[in-house]
Formats: sequence, C-alpha cells, structure tokens
Amino acid sequence: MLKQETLSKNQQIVLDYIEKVNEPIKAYSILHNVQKKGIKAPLQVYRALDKLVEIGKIHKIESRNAFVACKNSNCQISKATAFSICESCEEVSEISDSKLSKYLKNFQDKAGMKFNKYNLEFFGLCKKCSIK
Amino acid sequence: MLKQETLSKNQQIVLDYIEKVNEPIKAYSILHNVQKKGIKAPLQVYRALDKLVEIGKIHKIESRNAFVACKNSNCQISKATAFSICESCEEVSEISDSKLSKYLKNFQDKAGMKFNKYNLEFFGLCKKCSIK
DNA sequence: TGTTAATTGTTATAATATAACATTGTGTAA
DNA sequence: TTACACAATGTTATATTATAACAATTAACA
Repeated sequence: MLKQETLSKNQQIVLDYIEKVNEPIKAYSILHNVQKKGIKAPLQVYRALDKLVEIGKIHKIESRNAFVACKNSNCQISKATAFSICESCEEVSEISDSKLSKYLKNFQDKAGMKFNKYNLEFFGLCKKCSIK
Repeated sequence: MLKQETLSKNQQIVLDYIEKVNEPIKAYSILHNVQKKGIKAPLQVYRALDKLVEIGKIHKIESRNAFVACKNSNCQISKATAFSICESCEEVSEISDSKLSKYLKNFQDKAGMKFNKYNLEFFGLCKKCSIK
C-alpha cells in the first residue's frame, strides 16, 4: 500500500474541527464538538489524533494535554516543535524560527544519544497579559 | 513567614522516594510505594509533587506524566529544563549543557513575548538501544 | 497568644487515555 | 475478480492521571 495521501473520514472530521478553532483544544472538547458528525466515542477521537500527530497535521501541547493545528510547512512530521505559552491567558503560538530549529536539530547530547525529534515549550506572559 | 527551608513530612517522603528510584516515576506508582509511610491518597502525593516541582527539587517529564529528581544545581526553580528521552527503553536523562541553557534563556520570540520558563524534551535512541 | 498561611486527611469525582474485540473499508497483486 | 493484508471503524468497558471540596491540624511569627 502506498503512503496514505488522503485522510480517513474520522481523521478529516477531527482535523477540520481543530483547524477551525485555531487554538489548542482538548480531546474531549473535540469529542463534544464533533458528535453531530457521527463520532461517538473518545477512542475515535484519540485514534484520529494519533494519526494526525504522526503525519504532522497537528501537534500535541504536552504541558496542556491539548492539540493544535500545525502552521509551519517545515515541521511536516512533528519532529521539531516549539511553542510559546502564556501562563495567564493560555494563548499558545507555534514558534517558527529557523535559527532555533537549526540549533536544536544539531544539538549534540554529551551522552551521544541520537535524536530524531524534540519538543520545546516556552512559558511566560504574552504581550497583552504583560501590560495588565 | 520566611521562605520555606525545610520540607513537610509528606513532601519529604515523596522526595526521598523519587530520589531513591533515580528515574522518572509516575504519581500513582509513588503512591503505591509510599503507602507504608502513611500516605494514603492520590492528593497527598500530588500536593507534594506540586510543591517539589515549584521549588525545583523535582521536574515533571510532561510527555510521560512522570517525575524525576533534579540533578542540576543550576535549575533551582525548574525554570529551565531539558531532557533526553529514549523512545525504546524510556530512559530519561536531564541535560545539563550551559550553552544550550544560555541559548534558550536568551531566546527572543518574534511576538515579543517575555519568557520566564521553558521545557525541552529530546526524543531518540540512547546508545544501548541504537546498537540493538 | 492570637493570627495567618501552609499542610494534612478524606471522600468523591473529573479529566485524560487505552484495552480488547468484532467488523468494515481500501489498495494491491495474484 | 478475488484474495490478501492492512488500515480504519464501531463499541463497551476500564485504566490512568488529576482535581474539587471541606474539615481539621500544624507551623511561623507579629
């Protein structure tokens, strides 16, 4: 079988919703919002999420257990992700900085470990919240 | 009240156990292992974990929902953490690399966000597992 | 010693995620 | 076109991770 090029029904439903909301969203919130499309069980959502993460269409924000659509063209396989997270309003943005990604891709662990993936999460206050 | 200098009873029990096992461990696993010390409920563990993370004695490995004792003297407040995680054997090591931490501390987001914390997780194969 | 905040103990429950198994769909090659 | 392999689905149940709410106790210190 060739590599999958089209998404399955459930995968497409979940991706459409995540892209529509355009901010990190939790699995059960997705579930509530796609039930009208026929998705009834958590597992249906989690399976779609797993696949979408695997192919790089979405990312998981680990510290928040939330999922967000990928906006970078250069992280196709979810192997190099970086986010900024506002600890006040919880706004999350994907960081697209080629110097940063280059630096991290080339990072060499002292223990000689071979990396194929990383995830970086920065925390702080976004512009709006730092004014308040 | 002055800043806390000594740990409370439950905090100390939990920390002692995490330091003893010397690898990432999950909250409920901690619970099972400290019940003989009188800790009976998940909340008692989670409250201790929260405090220990807050004061930098331990870190949370977000992608694994696990906790590990801090081995760096220079990340006292858990504000700058980096780990390498073997996807095969799940071995986790804290990365202590002053160049890396300097680079990340000074990283400037294009959106002008002010960071006070970051967490970085690298994934790959450790030496042992890459031989297999 | 009285006050305040931190910590504890306890029960219940919320939120996140996976196991297991039967069934259906889809691409590919015989 | 049929048979095979694998991906995806549907479904029920359950495992795992984490917090809410409230009462009681302990510790620091003005």
